[in-house]
Amino acid sequence: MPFKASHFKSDLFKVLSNPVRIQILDALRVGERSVNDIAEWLEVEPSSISQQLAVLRSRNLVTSRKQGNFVFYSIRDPAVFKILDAALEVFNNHLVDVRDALEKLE
Amino acid sequence: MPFKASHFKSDLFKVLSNPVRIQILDALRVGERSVNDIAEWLEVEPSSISQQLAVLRSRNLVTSRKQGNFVFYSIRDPAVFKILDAALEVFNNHLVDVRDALEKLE
DNA sequence: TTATGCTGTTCGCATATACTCATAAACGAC
DNA sequence: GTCGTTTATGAGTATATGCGAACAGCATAA
Repeated sequence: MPFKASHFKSDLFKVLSNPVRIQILDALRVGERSVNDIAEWLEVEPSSISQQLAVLRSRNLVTSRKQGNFVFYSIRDPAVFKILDAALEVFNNHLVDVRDALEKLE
Repeated sequence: MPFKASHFKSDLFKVLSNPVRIQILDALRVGERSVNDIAEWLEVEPSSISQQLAVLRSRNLVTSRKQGNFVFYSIRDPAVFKILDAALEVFNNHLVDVRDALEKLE
C-alpha cells in the first residue's frame, strides 16, 4: 500500500494547524461569506485571507461561488466541524485536568 | 481575552500533523505499550519514537508509566480518537467526491 | 464608451522559523 | 555491564507568515 491514511490525516491536520484558517472555518459555520466579510470579521488583511482560503481550497475544505464583484466561500464537507469540535472537547478535558491539579494543591 | 481557543486547536493540530505521531496514537488504541514495542511495530528508530512521544507528552496527549526497564505509554484522553476518526470521515467523504467526479467523466 | 471604484487574487520580498531524522552519548534500573 | 529509554547535537530541508503592490474582473457612474 503506497498510500497511508495517516499521511492524509497528517496533511489535513497541517492545514488546520493555523489559527486564521481555523477562524475562517468557524466563520463559515453560519453559511457562505465573502472574502472581505471574513477579513473584517477577523481583522486580517484581505490578501492574507485570500491566501489562507487558497490553502483551504487546495484541500477541498471550502468551495467558492462568484457573484458580481463578490466571491462567496462556503464549507464543502461539514464533517470538518466534527474535527474542530472534537479538538475543543480535548481542550475542555484538558482544562478540567488542570483545574483538578490546582485543587489538589490546596 | 488574551487566549483564543483557535490557538489551542491549531497547536493541537500541529502536533497531529505528523504521520509517525498519528501512527503512535493509533498504536495506543489497544492499550499501553512500551517504546520498543511501538518502534518495532512502526519500523522506526526507538530514539525517534521517544522524541515523538516527548512531543505528545508535552501536549498531554499521552502518559507514561515506568516499570523496571520499560516505560509504558498510554492515551491520556480518548477524545483524541474522535479527532482522528473525524479526520478519517473527511477523508472518506473526499474519496466519494473523487469517485463521483470520475463517474461523471464516463 | 470610458472612467472609476470595489473585490479578490497573485507575486515578490523579507524574515523568521521549524521540522525531521540519524547518530552517538548519557541515564536509570536491574 | 546490559537493556530500554532519553537527550544532545547537527545537517539538511523546508516552510510559514505577513505586507504591500500590481493586476484582473465586474459594476456602476459619468
